[in-house]
Amino acid sequence: MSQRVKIKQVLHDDAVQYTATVKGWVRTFRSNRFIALNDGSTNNNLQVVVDFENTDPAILKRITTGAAISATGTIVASQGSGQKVELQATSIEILGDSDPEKYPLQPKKHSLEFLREIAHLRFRTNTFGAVFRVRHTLAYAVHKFFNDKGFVYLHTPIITASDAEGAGEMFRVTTFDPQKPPVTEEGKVDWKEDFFGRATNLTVSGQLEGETGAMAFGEIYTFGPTFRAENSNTARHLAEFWMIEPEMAFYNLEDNMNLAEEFIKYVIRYALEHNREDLEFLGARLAEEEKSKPQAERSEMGLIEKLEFVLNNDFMRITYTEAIDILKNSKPNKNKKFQYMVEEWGTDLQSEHERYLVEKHFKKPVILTDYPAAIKSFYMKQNEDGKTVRAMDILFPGIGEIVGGSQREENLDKLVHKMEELGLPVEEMYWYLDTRRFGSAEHSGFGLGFERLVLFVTGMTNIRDVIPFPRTPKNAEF
RNA sequence: UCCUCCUUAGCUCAGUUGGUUAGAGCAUCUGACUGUUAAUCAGAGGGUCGUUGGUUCAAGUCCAACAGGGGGAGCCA
Repeated sequence: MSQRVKIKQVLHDDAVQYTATVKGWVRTFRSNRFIALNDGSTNNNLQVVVDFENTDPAILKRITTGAAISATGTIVASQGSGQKVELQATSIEILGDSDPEKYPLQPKKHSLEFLREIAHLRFRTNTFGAVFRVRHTLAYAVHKFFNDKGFVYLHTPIITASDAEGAGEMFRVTTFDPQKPPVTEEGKVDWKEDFFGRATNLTVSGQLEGETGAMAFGEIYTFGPTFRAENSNTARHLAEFWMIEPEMAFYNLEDNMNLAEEFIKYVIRYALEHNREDLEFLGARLAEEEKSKPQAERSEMGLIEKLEFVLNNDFMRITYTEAIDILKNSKPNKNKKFQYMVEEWGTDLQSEHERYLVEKHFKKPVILTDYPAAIKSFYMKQNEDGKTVRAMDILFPGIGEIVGGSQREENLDKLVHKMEELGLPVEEMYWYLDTRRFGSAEHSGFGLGFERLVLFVTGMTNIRDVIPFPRTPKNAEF
Protein backbone atom coordinates (compact mmCIF):
# COMPACT_ATOMS: atom_id res chain seq x y z
CA MET A 1 0.00 0.00 0.00
CA SER A 2 2.81 2.38 0.86
CA GLN A 3 3.91 2.83 -2.75
CA ARG A 4 0.47 2.95 -4.31
CA VAL A 5 -0.32 5.83 -6.65
CA LYS A 6 -3.78 6.66 -7.91
CA ILE A 7 -4.29 6.37 -11.64
CA LYS A 8 -5.76 9.85 -11.79
CA GLN A 9 -2.47 11.22 -10.53
CA VAL A 10 -0.35 9.15 -12.91
CA LEU A 11 -2.35 10.36 -15.88
CA HIS A 12 -2.55 13.92 -14.64
CA ASP A 13 1.15 14.28 -13.84
CA ASP A 14 2.06 13.11 -17.31
CA ALA A 15 5.61 12.42 -16.06
CA VAL A 16 7.73 9.44 -17.17
CA GLN A 17 10.64 7.31 -16.06
CA TYR A 18 9.66 6.68 -12.46
CA THR A 19 8.68 3.55 -10.56
CA ALA A 20 5.09 3.19 -9.42
CA THR A 21 2.61 0.69 -8.02
CA VAL A 22 -1.03 0.91 -9.02
CA LYS A 23 -3.96 -1.15 -7.79
CA GLY A 24 -7.33 -1.47 -9.41
CA TRP A 25 -9.76 -3.59 -11.37
CA VAL A 26 -9.17 -4.98 -14.85
CA ARG A 27 -11.54 -3.58 -17.47
CA THR A 28 -10.12 -5.56 -20.41
CA PHE A 29 -7.02 -7.55 -21.18
CA ARG A 30 -6.02 -7.23 -24.82
CA SER A 31 -3.57 -9.31 -26.79
CA ASN A 32 -2.41 -11.12 -23.68
CA ARG A 33 -0.34 -8.02 -23.10
CA PHE A 34 -2.35 -4.84 -22.42
CA ILE A 35 -4.38 -4.39 -19.28
CA ALA A 36 -6.87 -1.53 -19.14
CA LEU A 37 -6.79 -0.85 -15.40
CA ASN A 38 -9.28 1.33 -13.53
CA ASP A 39 -9.11 2.27 -9.86
CA GLY A 40 -12.15 4.53 -9.68
CA SER A 41 -10.13 7.72 -9.24
CA THR A 42 -10.87 8.73 -12.82
CA ASN A 43 -12.83 7.45 -15.76
CA ASN A 44 -9.64 7.01 -17.72
CA ASN A 45 -7.85 3.68 -17.54
CA LEU A 46 -4.15 3.22 -17.14
CA GLN A 47 -2.67 0.86 -19.70
CA VAL A 48 -0.50 -1.68 -17.95
CA VAL A 49 1.86 -3.46 -20.34
CA VAL A 50 2.71 -7.00 -19.30
CA ASP A 51 5.97 -8.64 -20.26
CA PHE A 52 4.04 -11.75 -21.25
CA GLU A 53 7.11 -13.72 -22.32
CA ASN A 54 8.56 -13.52 -18.83
CA THR A 55 5.33 -13.81 -16.87
CA ASP A 56 3.99 -17.07 -15.45
CA PRO A 57 1.17 -18.22 -17.80
CA ALA A 58 -0.84 -19.14 -14.70
CA ILE A 59 -0.82 -15.45 -13.70
CA LEU A 60 -1.70 -14.30 -17.23
CA LYS A 61 -4.77 -16.55 -17.19
CA ARG A 62 -5.98 -14.89 -14.02
CA ILE A 63 -5.90 -11.38 -15.50
CA THR A 64 -9.57 -11.34 -16.40
CA THR A 65 -12.24 -8.65 -16.62
CA GLY A 66 -13.19 -7.62 -13.09
CA ALA A 67 -10.13 -9.03 -11.31
CA ALA A 68 -8.37 -6.87 -8.72
CA ILE A 69 -4.64 -6.59 -9.36
CA SER A 70 -1.58 -4.78 -8.17
CA ALA A 71 0.97 -3.79 -10.80
CA THR A 72 4.44 -2.40 -10.24
CA GLY A 73 6.79 -1.07 -12.90
CA THR A 74 8.00 2.02 -14.69
CA ILE A 75 5.78 4.75 -16.05
CA VAL A 76 6.90 5.32 -19.64
CA ALA A 77 5.75 7.21 -22.69
CA SER A 78 3.30 4.99 -24.57
CA GLN A 79 4.12 3.62 -28.00
CA GLY A 80 0.43 3.22 -28.71
CA SER A 81 -1.78 6.11 -29.75
CA GLY A 82 -4.58 5.80 -27.23
CA GLN A 83 -2.71 7.24 -24.26
CA LYS A 84 0.30 9.36 -23.39
CA VAL A 85 1.78 7.24 -20.65
CA GLU A 86 1.55 3.61 -19.57
CA LEU A 87 2.95 1.33 -16.93
CA GLN A 88 5.63 -1.08 -18.12
CA ALA A 89 5.02 -3.76 -15.50
CA THR A 90 7.81 -5.67 -13.85
CA SER A 91 5.49 -7.52 -11.48
CA ILE A 92 1.80 -8.30 -11.46
CA GLU A 93 -0.01 -9.59 -8.40
CA ILE A 94 -3.53 -10.96 -8.51
CA LEU A 95 -5.32 -9.54 -5.47
CA GLY A 96 -8.74 -10.99 -6.20
CA ASP A 97 -9.80 -13.29 -9.02
CA SER A 98 -12.92 -12.70 -11.10
CA ASP A 99 -14.39 -15.79 -12.76
CA PRO A 100 -14.97 -14.69 -16.37
CA GLU A 101 -17.74 -17.26 -16.77
CA LYS A 102 -19.71 -15.60 -13.99
CA TYR A 103 -18.71 -11.92 -13.96
CA PRO A 104 -21.64 -10.10 -15.56
CA LEU A 105 -19.80 -7.05 -16.90
CA GLN A 106 -18.28 -7.36 -20.34
CA PRO A 107 -16.07 -4.92 -22.20
CA LYS A 108 -19.03 -3.70 -24.24
CA LYS A 109 -22.01 -1.45 -23.94
CA HIS A 110 -24.65 -2.64 -21.50
CA SER A 111 -28.18 -1.33 -21.18
CA LEU A 112 -28.92 0.90 -18.20
CA GLU A 113 -31.81 -1.41 -17.30
CA PHE A 114 -29.49 -4.40 -17.08
CA LEU A 115 -26.94 -2.47 -15.02
CA ARG A 116 -29.69 -1.39 -12.65
CA GLU A 117 -30.26 -5.05 -11.84
CA ILE A 118 -26.61 -5.34 -10.82
CA ALA A 119 -26.41 -2.00 -9.05
CA HIS A 120 -23.69 -3.33 -6.75
CA LEU A 121 -21.36 -3.76 -9.75
CA ARG A 122 -22.40 -0.89 -11.98
CA PHE A 123 -20.01 1.52 -10.25
CA ARG A 124 -17.33 -0.32 -12.21
CA THR A 125 -18.63 0.98 -15.52
CA ASN A 126 -17.59 4.23 -17.17
CA THR A 127 -21.05 5.74 -17.08
CA PHE A 128 -21.79 5.04 -13.43
CA GLY A 129 -18.25 5.85 -12.37
CA ALA A 130 -18.72 9.30 -13.88
CA VAL A 131 -22.26 9.74 -12.53
CA PHE A 132 -21.33 8.97 -8.95
CA ARG A 133 -18.15 11.01 -8.95
CA VAL A 134 -20.25 13.95 -10.16
CA ARG A 135 -22.86 13.19 -7.50
CA HIS A 136 -20.16 13.34 -4.86
CA THR A 137 -18.85 16.66 -6.17
CA LEU A 138 -22.33 18.16 -6.18
CA ALA A 139 -22.93 17.02 -2.60
CA TYR A 140 -19.67 18.58 -1.54
CA ALA A 141 -20.51 21.80 -3.38
CA VAL A 142 -23.86 22.00 -1.57
CA HIS A 143 -22.11 22.04 1.79
CA LYS A 144 -19.43 24.42 0.58
CA PHE A 145 -21.95 26.89 -0.79
CA PHE A 146 -23.98 27.11 2.39
CA ASN A 147 -21.00 26.95 4.71
CA ASP A 148 -19.31 29.84 2.89
CA LYS A 149 -22.51 31.85 3.27
CA GLY A 150 -22.68 31.24 7.01
CA PHE A 151 -25.60 28.84 7.01
CA VAL A 152 -25.80 26.28 9.84
CA TYR A 153 -26.15 22.66 8.73
CA LEU A 154 -29.02 21.43 10.87
CA HIS A 155 -29.78 17.73 11.23
CA THR A 156 -33.53 17.50 11.35
CA PRO A 157 -35.01 14.19 12.53
CA ILE A 158 -35.49 11.15 10.29
CA ILE A 159 -38.20 9.76 12.53
CA THR A 160 -41.11 12.11 13.10
CA ALA A 161 -44.47 11.99 14.82
CA SER A 162 -45.76 14.91 12.82
CA ASP A 163 -48.15 13.96 10.05
CA ALA A 164 -49.10 17.51 9.21
CA GLU A 165 -46.68 18.31 6.41
CA GLY A 166 -49.17 16.95 3.97
CA ALA A 167 -46.37 16.10 1.59
CA GLY A 168 -47.57 12.61 0.84
CA GLU A 169 -47.93 9.07 2.12
CA MET A 170 -45.51 8.10 4.89
CA PHE A 171 -43.63 4.99 5.95
CA ARG A 172 -44.57 3.84 9.44
CA VAL A 173 -41.81 3.33 11.99
CA THR A 174 -42.66 0.73 14.61
CA THR A 175 -41.21 -2.07 16.73
CA PHE A 176 -44.56 -3.88 16.87
CA ASP A 177 -44.85 -7.48 15.74
CA PRO A 178 -46.91 -7.07 12.57
CA GLN A 179 -48.68 -10.35 13.35
CA LYS A 180 -49.99 -9.26 16.75
CA PRO A 181 -49.68 -5.56 17.64
CA PRO A 182 -51.17 -4.52 21.00
CA VAL A 183 -54.75 -3.36 20.63
CA THR A 184 -56.99 -1.01 22.60
CA GLU A 185 -60.33 -2.05 24.06
CA GLU A 186 -61.95 -0.89 20.82
CA GLY A 187 -59.75 -3.33 18.90
CA LYS A 188 -57.59 -0.66 17.25
CA VAL A 189 -53.79 -0.74 17.23
CA ASP A 190 -52.60 0.82 20.49
CA TRP A 191 -49.78 3.12 19.40
CA LYS A 192 -49.27 4.25 23.02
CA GLU A 193 -47.60 0.87 23.53
CA ASP A 194 -45.17 1.41 20.65
CA PHE A 195 -41.50 2.39 21.07
CA PHE A 196 -42.12 6.14 21.05
CA GLY A 197 -45.48 5.94 22.78
CA ARG A 198 -47.17 7.25 19.67
CA ALA A 199 -47.43 6.56 15.96
CA THR A 200 -44.25 7.58 14.15
CA ASN A 201 -43.13 7.80 10.53
CA LEU A 202 -40.10 8.45 8.39
CA THR A 203 -39.75 12.11 7.51
CA VAL A 204 -41.18 13.51 4.30
CA SER A 205 -39.53 16.89 4.89
CA GLY A 206 -37.36 18.60 7.46
CA GLN A 207 -38.91 21.97 6.75
CA LEU A 208 -41.01 22.50 9.86
CA GLU A 209 -38.10 21.63 12.17
CA GLY A 210 -35.83 23.63 9.87
CA GLU A 211 -37.97 26.74 10.39
CA THR A 212 -37.41 26.53 14.15
CA GLY A 213 -33.66 26.56 13.46
CA ALA A 214 -33.89 29.49 11.05
CA MET A 215 -35.66 31.49 13.75
CA ALA A 216 -32.55 31.19 15.89
CA PHE A 217 -29.53 30.93 13.59
CA GLY A 218 -30.96 33.12 10.87
CA GLU A 219 -29.99 30.77 8.08
CA ILE A 220 -29.90 27.00 8.16
CA TYR A 221 -30.02 24.16 5.66
CA THR A 222 -30.71 20.47 5.87
CA PHE A 223 -29.38 17.82 3.52
CA GLY A 224 -30.57 14.35 4.28
CA PRO A 225 -32.67 11.38 3.25
CA THR A 226 -36.37 11.87 2.74
CA PHE A 227 -39.04 9.19 2.39
CA ARG A 228 -42.28 9.13 0.46
CA ALA A 229 -44.48 6.04 0.38
CA GLU A 230 -46.24 7.16 -2.79
CA ASN A 231 -46.85 4.51 -5.40
CA SER A 232 -44.97 6.57 -7.95
CA ASN A 233 -43.54 4.73 -10.93
CA THR A 234 -41.74 7.36 -12.93
CA ALA A 235 -38.25 8.26 -14.04
CA ARG A 236 -38.16 11.17 -11.59
CA HIS A 237 -39.55 9.76 -8.31
CA LEU A 238 -37.94 7.69 -5.58
CA ALA A 239 -39.31 6.36 -2.31
CA GLU A 240 -36.02 7.32 -0.64
CA PHE A 241 -34.27 10.40 -1.92
CA TRP A 242 -32.01 13.17 -0.68
CA MET A 243 -33.35 16.65 -0.24
CA ILE A 244 -31.68 19.98 0.48
CA GLU A 245 -33.86 22.38 2.45
CA PRO A 246 -32.52 25.84 3.29
CA GLU A 247 -34.62 28.01 5.56
CA MET A 248 -33.83 31.69 6.06
CA ALA A 249 -35.11 34.30 8.49
CA PHE A 250 -35.68 37.80 7.11
CA TYR A 251 -35.87 36.55 3.51
CA ASN A 252 -38.89 37.40 1.38
CA LEU A 253 -39.88 35.48 -1.72
CA GLU A 254 -37.55 37.42 -3.98
CA ASP A 255 -34.58 36.85 -1.66
CA ASN A 256 -35.57 33.19 -1.66
CA MET A 257 -35.56 33.00 -5.47
CA ASN A 258 -32.26 34.84 -5.67
CA LEU A 259 -30.69 32.38 -3.27
CA ALA A 260 -32.08 29.34 -5.07
CA GLU A 261 -30.84 30.56 -8.44
CA GLU A 262 -27.42 31.47 -7.08
CA PHE A 263 -27.21 28.11 -5.32
CA ILE A 264 -28.07 26.02 -8.37
CA LYS A 265 -25.63 27.94 -10.55
CA TYR A 266 -22.90 27.61 -7.94
CA VAL A 267 -23.07 23.83 -7.68
CA ILE A 268 -23.30 23.38 -11.44
CA ARG A 269 -20.26 25.62 -11.94
CA TYR A 270 -18.43 23.70 -9.22
CA ALA A 271 -19.09 20.40 -11.00
CA LEU A 272 -17.95 21.87 -14.32
CA GLU A 273 -14.73 23.01 -12.71
CA HIS A 274 -13.98 19.87 -10.73
CA ASN A 275 -15.45 17.04 -12.81
CA ARG A 276 -14.78 18.26 -16.32
CA GLU A 277 -13.58 14.88 -17.63
CA ASP A 278 -16.55 12.99 -16.22
CA LEU A 279 -18.99 15.53 -17.64
CA GLU A 280 -17.28 15.40 -21.02
CA PHE A 281 -17.62 11.62 -20.96
CA LEU A 282 -21.30 11.86 -20.02
CA GLY A 283 -21.78 14.48 -22.72
CA ALA A 284 -20.27 12.20 -25.35
CA ARG A 285 -22.41 9.35 -24.10
CA LEU A 286 -25.51 11.52 -24.36
CA ALA A 287 -24.60 12.66 -27.87
CA GLU A 288 -24.32 9.01 -28.88
CA GLU A 289 -27.78 8.31 -27.44
CA GLU A 290 -29.21 11.29 -29.28
CA LYS A 291 -28.09 9.85 -32.60
CA SER A 292 -30.58 7.02 -32.30
CA LYS A 293 -33.45 9.42 -31.66
CA PRO A 294 -35.63 10.96 -34.35
CA GLN A 295 -34.47 14.43 -35.40
CA ALA A 296 -37.39 16.22 -33.75
CA GLU A 297 -36.66 14.77 -30.33
CA ARG A 298 -32.98 15.57 -30.29
CA SER A 299 -31.85 18.30 -27.94
CA GLU A 300 -30.27 21.35 -29.47
CA MET A 301 -27.41 21.53 -27.01
CA GLY A 302 -24.76 19.15 -25.77
CA LEU A 303 -24.49 18.46 -22.06
CA ILE A 304 -21.73 20.91 -21.23
CA GLU A 305 -23.21 23.52 -23.52
CA LYS A 306 -26.54 23.09 -21.74
CA LEU A 307 -24.93 23.50 -18.30
CA GLU A 308 -23.05 26.60 -19.42
CA PHE A 309 -26.24 27.99 -20.89
CA VAL A 310 -27.95 27.68 -17.51
CA LEU A 311 -25.01 29.44 -15.85
CA ASN A 312 -25.02 32.30 -18.30
CA ASN A 313 -28.72 33.10 -18.36
CA ASP A 314 -31.13 34.40 -15.78
CA PHE A 315 -33.96 32.08 -14.88
CA MET A 316 -37.26 33.34 -16.27
CA ARG A 317 -39.49 34.55 -13.45
CA ILE A 318 -43.23 34.75 -14.03
CA THR A 319 -46.35 34.40 -11.95
CA TYR A 320 -48.77 31.51 -12.18
CA THR A 321 -51.35 33.93 -13.60
CA GLU A 322 -48.97 35.05 -16.37
CA ALA A 323 -48.16 31.42 -17.11
CA ILE A 324 -51.84 30.61 -17.52
CA ASP A 325 -52.17 33.47 -20.02
CA ILE A 326 -49.20 32.28 -22.03
CA LEU A 327 -50.53 28.74 -22.06
CA LYS A 328 -54.06 29.80 -23.00
CA ASN A 329 -52.71 31.63 -26.04
CA SER A 330 -50.16 28.96 -26.94
CA LYS A 331 -50.30 27.07 -30.20
CA PRO A 332 -50.77 23.61 -28.66
CA ASN A 333 -53.68 24.93 -26.59
CA LYS A 334 -55.38 26.55 -29.59
CA ASN A 335 -54.76 23.53 -31.77
CA LYS A 336 -55.93 21.23 -28.99
CA LYS A 337 -52.58 19.49 -28.92
CA PHE A 338 -52.51 19.46 -25.14
CA GLN A 339 -54.07 16.45 -23.53
CA TYR A 340 -55.38 18.80 -20.87
CA MET A 341 -56.62 22.12 -22.19
CA VAL A 342 -55.77 25.25 -20.28
CA GLU A 343 -59.06 27.02 -19.71
CA GLU A 344 -59.49 28.46 -16.28
CA TRP A 345 -57.41 30.06 -13.59
CA GLY A 346 -56.95 27.96 -10.46
CA THR A 347 -56.09 24.47 -11.63
CA ASP A 348 -52.64 23.01 -11.24
CA LEU A 349 -50.37 22.88 -14.28
CA GLN A 350 -49.89 19.51 -15.94
CA SER A 351 -46.44 18.18 -16.86
CA GLU A 352 -47.08 18.96 -20.51
CA HIS A 353 -47.79 22.60 -19.64
CA GLU A 354 -44.65 22.95 -17.55
CA ARG A 355 -42.64 21.34 -20.33
CA TYR A 356 -44.10 23.72 -22.89
CA LEU A 357 -43.16 26.76 -20.82
CA VAL A 358 -39.63 25.57 -20.10
CA GLU A 359 -38.67 23.67 -23.25
CA LYS A 360 -40.63 25.48 -25.98
CA HIS A 361 -41.64 28.95 -24.88
CA PHE A 362 -38.77 30.28 -22.74
CA LYS A 363 -36.16 27.62 -23.48
CA LYS A 364 -34.54 28.07 -20.08
CA PRO A 365 -35.25 27.40 -16.40
CA VAL A 366 -38.45 29.05 -15.25
CA ILE A 367 -39.46 30.18 -11.76
CA LEU A 368 -43.22 30.21 -11.33
CA THR A 369 -44.54 32.26 -8.43
CA ASP A 370 -47.78 33.23 -6.70
CA TYR A 371 -49.82 30.09 -7.18
CA PRO A 372 -53.48 29.80 -6.19
CA ALA A 373 -53.67 29.17 -2.45
CA ALA A 374 -55.96 26.17 -2.92
CA ILE A 375 -53.32 24.05 -4.64
CA LYS A 376 -50.45 24.84 -2.24
CA SER A 377 -49.46 23.99 1.34
CA PHE A 378 -50.89 25.55 4.49
CA TYR A 379 -47.68 27.25 5.60
CA MET A 380 -47.21 29.50 2.56
CA LYS A 381 -47.65 33.23 3.01
CA GLN A 382 -50.98 34.49 1.82
CA ASN A 383 -50.96 37.34 -0.66
CA GLU A 384 -53.10 40.45 -0.25
CA ASP A 385 -55.29 39.44 -3.19
CA GLY A 386 -56.74 36.71 -0.96
CA LYS A 387 -56.35 34.16 -3.75
CA THR A 388 -52.67 33.41 -4.13
CA VAL A 389 -49.71 32.50 -1.95
CA ARG A 390 -46.04 33.44 -2.11
CA ALA A 391 -44.94 30.13 -3.56
CA MET A 392 -42.21 29.50 -6.08
CA ASP A 393 -41.43 26.41 -8.13
CA ILE A 394 -38.33 26.16 -10.27
CA LEU A 395 -38.87 24.15 -13.43
CA PHE A 396 -35.98 22.65 -15.37
CA PRO A 397 -35.93 21.27 -18.91
CA GLY A 398 -36.29 17.49 -18.94
CA ILE A 399 -36.62 17.33 -15.17
CA GLY A 400 -39.71 19.34 -14.31
CA GLU A 401 -39.94 20.67 -10.78
CA ILE A 402 -36.49 20.73 -9.22
CA VAL A 403 -37.26 23.22 -6.44
CA GLY A 404 -40.43 23.93 -4.50
CA GLY A 405 -40.41 26.75 -2.00
CA SER A 406 -42.20 29.73 -0.55
CA GLN A 407 -42.18 32.63 1.78
CA ARG A 408 -43.72 31.28 4.98
CA GLU A 409 -46.81 32.68 6.66
CA GLU A 410 -45.39 34.45 9.70
CA ASN A 411 -48.72 35.76 11.01
CA LEU A 412 -49.93 33.45 13.79
CA ASP A 413 -53.65 34.17 13.38
CA LYS A 414 -53.61 33.69 9.62
CA LEU A 415 -51.61 30.48 9.95
CA VAL A 416 -53.86 28.98 12.65
CA HIS A 417 -56.93 29.96 10.71
CA LYS A 418 -55.59 28.20 7.63
CA MET A 419 -54.73 25.08 9.60
CA GLU A 420 -58.20 24.92 11.13
CA GLU A 421 -59.67 25.33 7.67
CA LEU A 422 -57.73 22.29 6.49
CA GLY A 423 -58.41 20.29 9.64
CA LEU A 424 -54.76 20.14 10.75
CA PRO A 425 -53.98 19.36 14.43
CA VAL A 426 -53.24 22.85 15.73
CA GLU A 427 -52.65 21.68 19.33
CA GLU A 428 -50.14 19.05 18.33
CA MET A 429 -48.24 21.58 16.21
CA TYR A 430 -47.71 23.97 19.13
CA TRP A 431 -43.93 23.77 18.72
CA TYR A 432 -44.12 24.89 15.09
CA LEU A 433 -46.54 27.68 15.92
CA ASP A 434 -44.24 28.88 18.72
CA THR A 435 -41.96 30.29 16.01
CA ARG A 436 -44.85 32.67 15.24
CA ARG A 437 -45.73 33.25 18.90
CA PHE A 438 -42.27 34.31 20.02
CA GLY A 439 -40.35 36.69 17.82
CA SER A 440 -42.00 35.85 14.52
CA ALA A 441 -40.39 37.33 11.43
CA GLU A 442 -40.61 37.22 7.69
CA HIS A 443 -38.85 34.06 6.49
CA SER A 444 -38.57 31.77 3.49
CA GLY A 445 -37.16 28.50 2.32
CA PHE A 446 -37.22 25.85 -0.37
CA GLY A 447 -36.64 22.19 -0.99
CA LEU A 448 -34.39 20.95 -3.77
CA GLY A 449 -34.47 17.30 -4.86
CA PHE A 450 -30.81 16.32 -4.97
CA GLU A 451 -31.28 13.43 -7.41
CA ARG A 452 -33.15 15.71 -9.81
CA LEU A 453 -30.18 18.05 -9.71
CA VAL A 454 -27.82 15.13 -10.38
CA LEU A 455 -30.07 14.06 -13.26
CA PHE A 456 -29.80 17.46 -14.85
CA VAL A 457 -26.05 17.82 -14.42
CA THR A 458 -25.17 14.31 -15.60
CA GLY A 459 -27.69 14.27 -18.45
CA MET A 460 -29.07 10.95 -17.27
CA THR A 461 -32.79 10.47 -17.79
CA ASN A 462 -33.87 7.99 -15.11
CA ILE A 463 -33.60 9.00 -11.45
CA ARG A 464 -32.83 5.38 -10.55
CA ASP A 465 -29.50 5.78 -12.31
CA VAL A 466 -28.23 8.68 -10.20
CA ILE A 467 -28.69 7.19 -6.70
CA PRO A 468 -26.47 4.22 -5.77
CA PHE A 469 -29.22 1.86 -4.63
CA PRO A 470 -32.64 3.13 -5.68
CA ARG A 471 -35.73 2.44 -3.57
CA THR A 472 -38.91 2.40 -5.60
CA PRO A 473 -42.24 0.57 -5.31
CA LYS A 474 -41.54 -3.18 -5.27
CA ASN A 475 -37.78 -2.66 -5.24
CA ALA A 476 -35.44 -2.58 -2.22
CA GLU A 477 -32.74 -4.92 -3.51
CA PHE A 478 -29.19 -4.56 -2.18
C1' U B 1 -52.52 3.65 -9.17
C1' C B 2 -54.01 4.38 -14.63
C1' C B 3 -52.70 3.95 -20.09
C1' U B 4 -49.29 1.61 -23.39
C1' C B 5 -45.31 -1.44 -25.09
C1' C B 6 -41.93 -5.30 -23.86
C1' U B 7 -40.02 -10.26 -21.57
C1' U B 8 -36.25 -15.84 -26.59
C1' A B 9 -28.43 -17.99 -24.77
C1' G B 10 -24.31 -14.36 -19.80
C1' C B 11 -25.57 -9.39 -22.76
C1' U B 12 -28.12 -6.98 -27.15
C1' C B 13 -31.64 -8.78 -30.35
C1' A B 14 -33.85 -11.86 -35.03
C1' G B 15 -37.56 -15.72 -35.25
C1' U B 16 -42.57 -15.36 -41.59
C1' U B 17 -49.91 -17.01 -42.18
C1' G B 18 -49.19 -21.53 -35.53
C1' G B 19 -45.75 -26.75 -38.45
C1' U B 20 -40.24 -31.06 -38.14
C1' U B 21 -33.60 -30.05 -35.09
C1' A B 22 -35.12 -22.00 -32.17
C1' G B 23 -30.77 -18.33 -34.90
C1' A B 24 -27.08 -13.93 -35.13
C1' G B 25 -23.48 -10.45 -33.00
C1' C B 26 -20.86 -9.75 -28.60
C1' A B 27 -19.21 -12.43 -24.13
C1' U B 28 -17.16 -17.36 -22.43
C1' C B 29 -13.92 -21.78 -23.51
C1' U B 30 -9.86 -24.04 -26.89
C1' G B 31 -6.13 -22.78 -30.43
C1' A B 32 -3.39 -19.11 -33.50
C1' C B 33 -1.29 -14.20 -33.49
C1' U B 34 1.25 -10.31 -30.58
C1' G B 35 1.94 -2.46 -29.79
C1' U B 36 -3.35 -3.66 -28.67
C1' U B 37 -7.47 0.48 -27.75
C1' A B 38 -14.93 -2.93 -27.07
C1' A B 39 -7.77 -6.19 -30.53
C1' U B 40 -8.04 -9.76 -34.65
C1' C B 41 -8.65 -14.87 -36.97
C1' A B 42 -10.40 -20.19 -36.64
C1' G B 43 -13.25 -23.69 -33.90
C1' A B 44 -16.42 -25.25 -29.64
C1' G B 45 -19.89 -25.16 -25.67
C1' G B 46 -24.20 -22.52 -24.17
C1' G B 47 -31.91 -22.29 -24.33
C1' U B 48 -37.64 -24.99 -18.95
C1' C B 49 -38.64 -19.09 -25.28
C1' G B 50 -40.80 -14.66 -17.67
C1' U B 51 -44.62 -17.89 -14.68
C1' U B 52 -49.29 -20.42 -14.56
C1' G B 53 -53.47 -21.90 -17.07
C1' G B 54 -56.25 -22.24 -21.73
C1' U B 55 -57.36 -22.88 -27.35
C1' U B 56 -55.30 -26.48 -31.03
C1' C B 57 -53.55 -32.64 -34.14
C1' A B 58 -49.50 -29.06 -33.18
C1' A B 59 -47.77 -22.89 -29.35
C1' G B 60 -41.55 -19.02 -28.92
C1' U B 61 -45.85 -17.59 -32.17
C1' C B 62 -53.01 -17.21 -30.46
C1' C B 63 -56.04 -16.08 -25.60
C1' A B 64 -56.27 -15.04 -20.10
C1' A B 65 -54.23 -14.11 -15.34
C1' C B 66 -49.94 -13.04 -12.59
C1' A B 67 -44.75 -11.27 -12.06
C1' G B 68 -40.82 -8.09 -13.70
C1' G B 69 -39.11 -4.09 -16.89
C1' G B 70 -39.47 0.35 -20.42
C1' G B 71 -42.23 4.82 -22.02
C1' G B 72 -46.27 8.23 -20.75
C1' A B 73 -49.76 10.19 -16.78
C1' G B 74 -51.09 11.27 -11.61
C1' C B 75 -48.75 12.41 -6.66
C1' C B 76 -44.24 15.50 -5.82
C1' A B 77 -38.54 17.04 -4.87
